[in-house]
Amino acid sequence: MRLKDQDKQQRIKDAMVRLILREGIDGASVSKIAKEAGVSPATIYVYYDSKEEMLAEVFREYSRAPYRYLMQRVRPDMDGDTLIETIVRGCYSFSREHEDVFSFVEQCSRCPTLSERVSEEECSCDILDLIHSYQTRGVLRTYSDWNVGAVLFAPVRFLAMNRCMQTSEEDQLSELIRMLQALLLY
Amino acid sequence: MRLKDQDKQQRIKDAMVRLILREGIDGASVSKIAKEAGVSPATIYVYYDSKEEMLAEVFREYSRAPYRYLMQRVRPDMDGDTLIETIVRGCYSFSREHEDVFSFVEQCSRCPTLSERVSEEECSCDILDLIHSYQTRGVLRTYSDWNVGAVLFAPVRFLAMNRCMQTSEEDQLSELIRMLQALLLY
Amino acid sequence: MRLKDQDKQQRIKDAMVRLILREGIDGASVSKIAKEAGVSPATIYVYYDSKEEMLAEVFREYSRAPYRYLMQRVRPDMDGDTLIETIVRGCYSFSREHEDVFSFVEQCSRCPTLSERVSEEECSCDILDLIHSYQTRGVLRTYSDWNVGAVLFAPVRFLAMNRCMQTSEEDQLSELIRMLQALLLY
Amino acid sequence: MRLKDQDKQQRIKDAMVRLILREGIDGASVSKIAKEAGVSPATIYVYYDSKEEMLAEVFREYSRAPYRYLMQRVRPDMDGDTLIETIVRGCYSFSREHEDVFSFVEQCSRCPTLSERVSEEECSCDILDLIHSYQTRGVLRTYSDWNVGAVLFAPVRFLAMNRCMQTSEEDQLSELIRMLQALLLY
DNA sequence: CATGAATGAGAATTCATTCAT
DNA sequence: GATGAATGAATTCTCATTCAT
Repeated sequence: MRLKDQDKQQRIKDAMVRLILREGIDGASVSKIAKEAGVSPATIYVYYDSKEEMLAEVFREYSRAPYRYLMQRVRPDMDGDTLIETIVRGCYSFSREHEDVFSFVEQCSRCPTLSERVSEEECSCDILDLIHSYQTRGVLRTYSDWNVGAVLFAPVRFLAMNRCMQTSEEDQLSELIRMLQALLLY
Repeated sequence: MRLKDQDKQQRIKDAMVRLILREGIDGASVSKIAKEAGVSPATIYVYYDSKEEMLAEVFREYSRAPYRYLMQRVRPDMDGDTLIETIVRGCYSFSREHEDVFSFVEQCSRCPTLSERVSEEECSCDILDLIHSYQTRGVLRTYSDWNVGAVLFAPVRFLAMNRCMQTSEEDQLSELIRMLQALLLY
Repeated sequence: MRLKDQDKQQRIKDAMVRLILREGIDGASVSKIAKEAGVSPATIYVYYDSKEEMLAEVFREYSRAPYRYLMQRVRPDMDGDTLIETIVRGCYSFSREHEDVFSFVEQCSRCPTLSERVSEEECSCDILDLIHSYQTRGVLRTYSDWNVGAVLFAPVRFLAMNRCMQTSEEDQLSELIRMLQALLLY
Repeated sequence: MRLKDQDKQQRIKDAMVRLILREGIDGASVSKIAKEAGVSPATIYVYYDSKEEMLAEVFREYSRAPYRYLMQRVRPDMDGDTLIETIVRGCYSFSREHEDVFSFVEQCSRCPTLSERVSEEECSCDILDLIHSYQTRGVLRTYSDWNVGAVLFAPVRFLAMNRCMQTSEEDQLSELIRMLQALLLY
């Protein structure tokens, strides 16, 4: 029973995220989501109080997803080069493997009514803690958290958004990694 | 026969962009836009065939706006440091002075049904041409266009999105500028 | 979960048909129909996918109505005179007793976008089967189905459409019946 | 100048009739008609006070068209057989050669708000006068005008409406002609 | 818990018509 | 006379949500 419910809620989330990838945030109506999830519209209101709350709640949850994904790939004993490479490649492969979640979070984070509810900081805090330790150890240069986050995550997301790269993905990524290594490492 | 009122169309665009800043892309209905612009909903259809086309058309037009804004501030005879500072500060002040257009473009460019209609490249081409000349002259390091664009524009936009900075805006920006100067200049 | 209210759907059909009698096919808007049926406009879309489909579906159903009405009045053991009289009088009284359905079907069958969806043949087939048997028995002359249908149904409908007859309805009808008996019986 | 105007009004009529053939009476909006006619919507109001009046006026005019068409084909000195053949074939070929006008009149004559404005009688009066003379001369049997009209015009129009005939058009028509000759001639 | 029916409010869009030129 | 812009009212239809089961 418990599993059944969990599963149903998960199907709703998946449906919403998939739909928003396909049709944009304004194309995802409750009934479409319900149909995509294979449940009744009314069922959605068993799990969420309103569409607004559903969006916000799932946005809050999925905002952390890319950082969780990263945390499973980085190790505290990596050297600086590897850390940066792992982060950049991780960001990129997350956007490929979880295209729907990536697009969902990108869209929500630009929507003024949603973004104010979730702060970037609390999502990336684990990664930032790790980075702090590298800074303390004198491996990474010491810049403000926002700027480190800005250069580590924004450019690779920018590339992930604009699929059509001139050169191969691999070359593009490698170059960016080298750039960021030069920028951030001593 | 009345002539098409140029001013009226501009009011419609402004209203749309303002509304999307306030309520997000899914909160901007045709009637709200009309009310905000002080025209009848039907009038909007004199200028655009559909809401979808209106969004796309205005998105296409305004996508270039930040780059045009930049082009008016950079000079080909600037030294490398100043060029980067001007670009980064320009990006940031555009986002402040034209908050609505900035937010509008950010939102549209994340919406899958809209973004595929406008390519980043063709918007930034003038700036990229300028950068090429600096690269040729041996002032800027030679990286691929996408990566240069990614590090020059994405981080500062990221900061502009997440208003609430720990330190002062000025310090934050200065630091980012110094980082990018170190990264991109010989 | 509420069950689909059979009665509600019938009220919608009735309302539509009544309205089309009063205001013509182009005067029957979804909201007027809803008001006439005492339901919300949205409810109509629970039962039909679109106005077009609603019209077509109800047209298809009601196209058979006059023929069903006739079938309940004719008997296989009637003599030829009585058969023709029953058919003609049946057609006429149907148009009087079910003025709305009659007018509805007449209007729809002239509308090019609707008429192509419903064939006259499949509606009148039962009556035609009966007529075939009278032809086989040598009671009715053998003409093609279309021509038999044309002379049996079209003239009386024509009279039913143009209410204002010179002489009394009864005399008019009796004469037509005598004409068709002479034409169709040996 | 005069010709120009006449021509423009004719183009409007043609456009309306054509559109109603294609999309039905409820698909013919003023702007569509204007576009089809190649004029401005406002121009239509130079010639007609309202859409309602336009429809009614053109309906009134075109109601007579099939009878005028017939009158040009019948001659007072034809024998009875030829008269009936000419009328029936004339009705049918009119429906083929002027498909749009035929469909337009059929649709309007079933629309309750329009049909009450135009009486069948005054349209067919010339033909009926001719028929009267044949009746006086003892060629045609004497039935009431409505019944004569009903059997002479309704069946062939019925065939014209339901294009898809089993046998060839020619055989179908010939048979109907023979039937009506037998019915109406001494 | 789960549902499909039901709906008031509002969406996008079109309508018939008028107005200023 | 002729026009395209402009619009209030109405169109078809969808939305987020609730209700009865």
